[in-house]
Amino acid sequence: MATIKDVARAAGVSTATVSRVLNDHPSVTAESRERVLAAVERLAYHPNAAARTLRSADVTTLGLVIGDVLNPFFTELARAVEDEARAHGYYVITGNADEDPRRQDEYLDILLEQRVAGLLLCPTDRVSPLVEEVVRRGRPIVLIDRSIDGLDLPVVRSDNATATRELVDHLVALGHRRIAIISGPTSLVTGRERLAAFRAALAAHGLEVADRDVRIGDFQTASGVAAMGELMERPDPPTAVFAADNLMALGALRWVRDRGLRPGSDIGLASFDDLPWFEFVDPPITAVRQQTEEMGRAAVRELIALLNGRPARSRTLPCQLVIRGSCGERQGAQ
Amino acid sequence: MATIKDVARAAGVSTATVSRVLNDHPSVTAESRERVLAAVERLAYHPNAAARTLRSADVTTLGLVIGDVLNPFFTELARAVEDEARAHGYYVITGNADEDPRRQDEYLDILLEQRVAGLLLCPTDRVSPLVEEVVRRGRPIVLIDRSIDGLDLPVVRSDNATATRELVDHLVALGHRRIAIISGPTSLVTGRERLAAFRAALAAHGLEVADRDVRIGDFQTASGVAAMGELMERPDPPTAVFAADNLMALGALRWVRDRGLRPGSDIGLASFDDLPWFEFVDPPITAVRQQTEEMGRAAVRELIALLNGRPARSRTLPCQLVIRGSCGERQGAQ
DNA sequence: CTGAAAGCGCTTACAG
DNA sequence: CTGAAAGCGCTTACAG
Repeated sequence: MATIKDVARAAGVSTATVSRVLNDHPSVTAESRERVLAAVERLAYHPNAAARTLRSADVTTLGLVIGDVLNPFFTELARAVEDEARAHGYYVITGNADEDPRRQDEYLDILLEQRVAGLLLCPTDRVSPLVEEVVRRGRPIVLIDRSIDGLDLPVVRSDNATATRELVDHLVALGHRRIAIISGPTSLVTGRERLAAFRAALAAHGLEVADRDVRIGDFQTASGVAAMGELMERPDPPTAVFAADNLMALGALRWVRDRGLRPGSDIGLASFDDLPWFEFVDPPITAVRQQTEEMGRAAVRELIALLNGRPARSRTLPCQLVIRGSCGERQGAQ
Repeated sequence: MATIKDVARAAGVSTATVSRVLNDHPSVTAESRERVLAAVERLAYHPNAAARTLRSADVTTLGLVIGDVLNPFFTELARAVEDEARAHGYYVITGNADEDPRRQDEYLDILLEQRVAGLLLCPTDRVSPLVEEVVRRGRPIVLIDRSIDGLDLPVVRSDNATATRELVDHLVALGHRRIAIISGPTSLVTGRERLAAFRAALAAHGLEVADRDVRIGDFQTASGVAAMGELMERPDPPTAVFAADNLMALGALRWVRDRGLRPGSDIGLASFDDLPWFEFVDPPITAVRQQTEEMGRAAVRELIALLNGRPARSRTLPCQLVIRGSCGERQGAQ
């Protein structure tokens, strides 16, 4: 592969001049510039990113670790992060933790080694040695979707509690009294918060949640299938089930349909996190809609603030309850 | 940040010894190893990937450029690529072209600068200066999903023609005679092939495709909505529509449902590329299922063959027609 | 405006 | 087994 030396030789200038042309340094004559660019073209020269990174301080890459590539929520988030980052002149390298704390730390490790300018992380666990290290060493980091207990880090996330309460109110208004939950892992704040809000909301209606009506999944599809089976294959199943994310809702739906049952009439079903196709299901799925795109964009903005020496603010974005037919008799407005 | 020098000083050895410990070089005494590892731990030392890459030849990162992160097909592909790559000891850096040839080339450029060991590309256009350059310089590359005309590159893809023909046979058997297509861009081989196979299959039944029944989309949702509108808002709409990918099918479905129409009875609808939720729609969507995961895994295997100096083979994987209810009266087995 | 030279943080023959 | 030293490909003060 051609190096800067080859280009310099071909253009009859020094490597310093080549470097200046490539980095748009003003003090280069038009003629030098022209000859360098011609040589670059002719040799199909691509600067070596490793050498450049090693030498110069300004890094234009951000690192992003998402919870699960197969989850449309994180996909949409990643897309928003990329768009906002590019608008600010940054590129984004993405790693997929697959909801596995070890994988998360592996990618964090790689990103640290790649010397990214800053980190965006959707944490997959309560604690993580690597995250603590990042913090200890003062590397810029912003959390998305989930905070980490005991670490005072800027985080951009949804208001899980309010939306969950509204959803429970809706279910109770439809006549449901035995409502079960397929919760996310309690090691994650999103898991805990949605579960706590669920209990509190039911309590406000004088209802209690039996232990057997609380199933803990892992935010992935298979756990939704399994949990739904455990809830429904009992003599006294609940009349409605709240799945704490879209993939577990998909799993629950799969179980229901495989049994020939119909959501809405046979069993109420609601999801935290809305998806484009929820409206096409028979009946359409009631869901809590998050401001996913804005979450991604806001996180990038806060990270860039950090990179520029300004403080980052944590932000909590409101959600919206989208009432459709899957919890029973349709209500008026949504 | 701590460097290898700091570690060497703290451990009372040379940087060479630190490097040897870190790279599992055998000739290091247990004592040296221990002291080095302790220092690494204490200083929270992370090797600088840039320096390491610059110095040593062995790169363990593969580059992947996908067509569109918001398309579940590419997401599943990316996940399979990552899994297979990790199984072989490689990490994957992913870039999202967003179906935009310029973005594709930008990411190719970044990946070239990052000196990835090899490239995996889902091309977004017929030609690309950067791809030609990659080829000219003999960098290992394997295409996925789409080939590029005029470039003899290994490619792992689906057998678009056979599956499309089976789908058309199904539609004709259900009584459809006016079948329209929402095709992908004809600059992409997947766009052209599915369109050509569609025409040929209809011709085999003595049917012709009118120009007005051919709409060209861009494989993204919005174009599916628009194309469906153009097809249906005419005095003589077709009786069935074939969308050439899942996102355009989603768009078409959105248009149909927004008009209060029902697929199957009001308008036949089929998709190239199956999705987990297609079975939950009312009625379930008939689709051509690709072996997406195997496509990703096979591509990684071929790339690794290339990296090891062996030749890569192109592969074409068969698809499966999954008949559900969205094209009209249900058939027997699927 | 331009070049010679130092140096970023590693790895790896080369001696010993 | 270990260390001194060269060098990977760049960028950037420092002179001129």
